[in-house]
Amino acid sequence: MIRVFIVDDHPVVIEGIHSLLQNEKDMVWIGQAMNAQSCLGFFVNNTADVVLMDISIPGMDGVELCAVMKEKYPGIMILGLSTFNQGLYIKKMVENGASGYILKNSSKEELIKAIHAVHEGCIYFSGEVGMAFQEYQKSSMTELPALTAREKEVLELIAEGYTNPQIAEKIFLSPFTVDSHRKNLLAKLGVKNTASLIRLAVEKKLI
Amino acid sequence: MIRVFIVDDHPVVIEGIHSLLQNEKDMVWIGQAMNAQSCLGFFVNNTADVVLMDISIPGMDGVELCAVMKEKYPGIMILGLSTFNQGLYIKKMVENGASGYILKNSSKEELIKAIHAVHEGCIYFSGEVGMAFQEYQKSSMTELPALTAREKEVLELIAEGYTNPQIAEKIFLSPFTVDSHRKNLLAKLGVKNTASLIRLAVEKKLI
DNA sequence: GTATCTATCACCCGAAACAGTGATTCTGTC
DNA sequence: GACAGAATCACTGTTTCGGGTGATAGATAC
Repeated sequence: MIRVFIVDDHPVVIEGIHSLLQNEKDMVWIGQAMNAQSCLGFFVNNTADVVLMDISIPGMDGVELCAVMKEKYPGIMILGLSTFNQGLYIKKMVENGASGYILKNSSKEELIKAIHAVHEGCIYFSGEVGMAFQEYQKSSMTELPALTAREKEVLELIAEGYTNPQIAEKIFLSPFTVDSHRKNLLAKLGVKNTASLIRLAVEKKLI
Repeated sequence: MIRVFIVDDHPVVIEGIHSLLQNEKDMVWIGQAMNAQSCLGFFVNNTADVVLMDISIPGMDGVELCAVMKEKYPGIMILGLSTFNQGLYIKKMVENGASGYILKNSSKEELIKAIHAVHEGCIYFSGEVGMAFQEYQKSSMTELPALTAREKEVLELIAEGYTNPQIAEKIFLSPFTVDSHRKNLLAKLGVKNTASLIRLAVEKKLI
């Protein structure tokens, strides 16, 4: 029997899910909360198997609540629930411990399937959400100018915090040469200083 | 009817999955490949709904093949298949377009469930894999010294490539003050220059 | 065999970053 | 009301970065 708890500040949503769950034989509704505080309060003396959680609730960011819950009760599986279908939110929820994410307008079948999957320890994103998530991940992979081997080498060392003279010593080059590579990196990637260079490099996974 | 194709260089695995699928009424086995080239060759004149793909195949990295396939045939859903249960691989596969990931020692039920989920456009990770994935995401979130609001603000602007004078002008402060915040950032986070500061900030998702 | 690209080295100069030190004001806390 | 911390500002150096400019040598391509 899967014990389900819901955190959402919209009574309509709570009601809707509640009635959907009543027909399920292997699921039981054990409670609800309309804000972060009462959710945390409930779990002081109770527990659940799966928590359906809206990401926009009063009192605390849903993402944050998710992190706190997982920190305190790692065994409780969290299923994100939202009207938004945005890659960024989904990614953040997963990073903070959510095991899945579905939209509020999902079908009953999808909801049930998601609860089962999450309860089994799987990670589950419903169709539309999965696509948004992938789209989001992909968006950070736009094509970049090709860097030469030396440039990549220098880039790595810059990212590790070495200065031009230190890099020169490390790879047996003149500091002038290292500086040239560095300038080429800035020019090729179209950034104006080390800060934006490193940011770009990390985000595009060049290092 | 879900058309399934398999890419794996182990005949045993191919055979195993083949026989598992024969009992499924809504799935049909349409082909196999033991390396990247023959896989790409097959899809010149054929298509499939779901491709089960090993991540370690000869000729090309599975991750790379995944990216190429998704680039050419976005409609084909890819389900990663591996003996490894490592967060890094899983993350890479998803970043490159895979819709799910299961282990080769998964049960038949799990395999079938995953194929269905992926075919419907969902993202699906089996239990163990899901946990490894989350663990991996979390590992990059080690606790850091708390930054003040101003420090975060300055950090963001540094990461965007602004210099101290520019930041000072932007948030109506003295350049000296901005410089102070900057020094505090370096000290608090224990890094020695802008390059390592930004790298840390991006990797730990401070910005 | 010329053209292109990479890799190497060199110099000048102004701007920016980094180190060190210290000070004032305004919070919020106990 | 004392205290800690955040936020603010200030000055002085030294080092590093970044822009501009240019040169040479080797490899590849066409």
